[in-house]
Amino acid sequence: MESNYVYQTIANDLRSAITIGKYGPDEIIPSENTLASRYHTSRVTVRKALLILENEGLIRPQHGKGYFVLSPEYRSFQLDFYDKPAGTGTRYLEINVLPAGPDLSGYLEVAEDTMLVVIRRLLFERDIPSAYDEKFFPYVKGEPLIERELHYAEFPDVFTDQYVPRKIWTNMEIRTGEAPDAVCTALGCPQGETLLLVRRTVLADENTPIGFGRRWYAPDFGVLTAVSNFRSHY
Amino acid sequence: MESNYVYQTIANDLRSAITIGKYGPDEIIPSENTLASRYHTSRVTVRKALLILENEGLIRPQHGKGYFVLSPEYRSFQLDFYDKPAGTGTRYLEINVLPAGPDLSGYLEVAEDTMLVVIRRLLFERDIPSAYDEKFFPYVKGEPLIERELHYAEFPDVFTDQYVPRKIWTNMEIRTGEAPDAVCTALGCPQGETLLLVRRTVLADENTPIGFGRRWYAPDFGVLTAVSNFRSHY
DNA sequence: AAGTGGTCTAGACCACTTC
DNA sequence: AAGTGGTCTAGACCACTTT
Repeated sequence: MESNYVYQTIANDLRSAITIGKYGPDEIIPSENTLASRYHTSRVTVRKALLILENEGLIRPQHGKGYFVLSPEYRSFQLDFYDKPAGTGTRYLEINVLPAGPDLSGYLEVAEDTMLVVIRRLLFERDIPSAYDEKFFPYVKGEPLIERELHYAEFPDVFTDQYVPRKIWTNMEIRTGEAPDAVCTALGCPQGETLLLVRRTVLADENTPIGFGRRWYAPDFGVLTAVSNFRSHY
Repeated sequence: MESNYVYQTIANDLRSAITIGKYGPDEIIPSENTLASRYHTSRVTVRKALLILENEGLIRPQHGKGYFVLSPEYRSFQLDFYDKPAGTGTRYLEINVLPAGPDLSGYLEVAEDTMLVVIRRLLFERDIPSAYDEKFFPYVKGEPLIERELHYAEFPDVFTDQYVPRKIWTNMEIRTGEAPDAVCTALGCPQGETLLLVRRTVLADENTPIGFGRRWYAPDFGVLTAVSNFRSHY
């Protein structure tokens, strides 16, 4: 917690000054040279400290002018979504290969007769059904299917040996939805109930959808939490 | 898009190598000295490139060992939440000062008879009610109330002149909820309808709640979207 | 002992902005 | 012209890890 190093001392001092408002938004903090002589150190060390604050989204340098204090960004939130949350049990309802059909062909941008791997699971919390989870992705011929999918039926891990892991990302949509009868039955809630619905589209390379997932949460379990995070806005 | 500078060239080269899997997770990339001689440059320049990749969550240095490639983090999502989304109209339903009562006193950690400012608004998209928004925060005596709140009834901007902006953050909870009658009436949906509900608690300093907000989305408008982001995990 | 990353120096030159 | 940030050098010494 101590600032044993010069660059940490500078970063901490400036961070405090900005936090308490000594330097407000759009104001300029002392220049690199000023700080270097004030702390009896080199410009390189000062720049190291300033880069840290820049990466924290507190300041932004402008060539020829100086370092400006940024306004905090309140609109950006971080949301952690675990495919299989800690303390959650799972039961497989179905593992199959079926034609896509009208709605799934849209999400995955494939023909309606494309064969899809379908994985349906039920999630449990303390032995009570908490969510109904479905996953769909194109069936690759000759793949040793069932065993592999059973082993890790998690998004997007299922794809990491088919696609370049660093080029996979996920789009998430959170909304309410009228649950199909099968879902209501499995979750033990009245037919036609409106539930929290999370849709995930896994994309690779040039925004190509390679997987689609849907999850319905039982009425008392569907809570997602997010926390605001201040990041730099360029 | 070009890499005019040495440090950019190094960073781009390494980033590509990691992305295509030339260096996989938990593997070590070439050392600082190796890279310095390979690119005929100084260690300082190499370190600058490596710091960029570290901040991108691709690698992590280990003292005495080397730089290790990290696994991508798929569980973290970024969600942007705008109090007043672009293209949205608002109508004020109520601005008032009322005692907290049983449930709000819990969220704001105040006594039940604490006087709260209450702001209720209706959001519109293309002249159709899209969400019902409520905000609550303790009433500070002697504050020129109405005019100020009307001016910016946005979270957490309402608090930035009372609290240190950099010490304010927001906790968000996304779930379904049975909408109260007043909400259903305002949104034009059947009584007792289950809607998407977003709760926000604004906190300051030592996790002290200073504001609480609730928003119900009309059935066809309640969609939140999030995108996965790879960040370093320490 | 040799290799690794971590901190730091005292310069240099360039590009941009302001006066 | 003077001040600002942006890039880069060629060293130095320290701390940690492996052999």
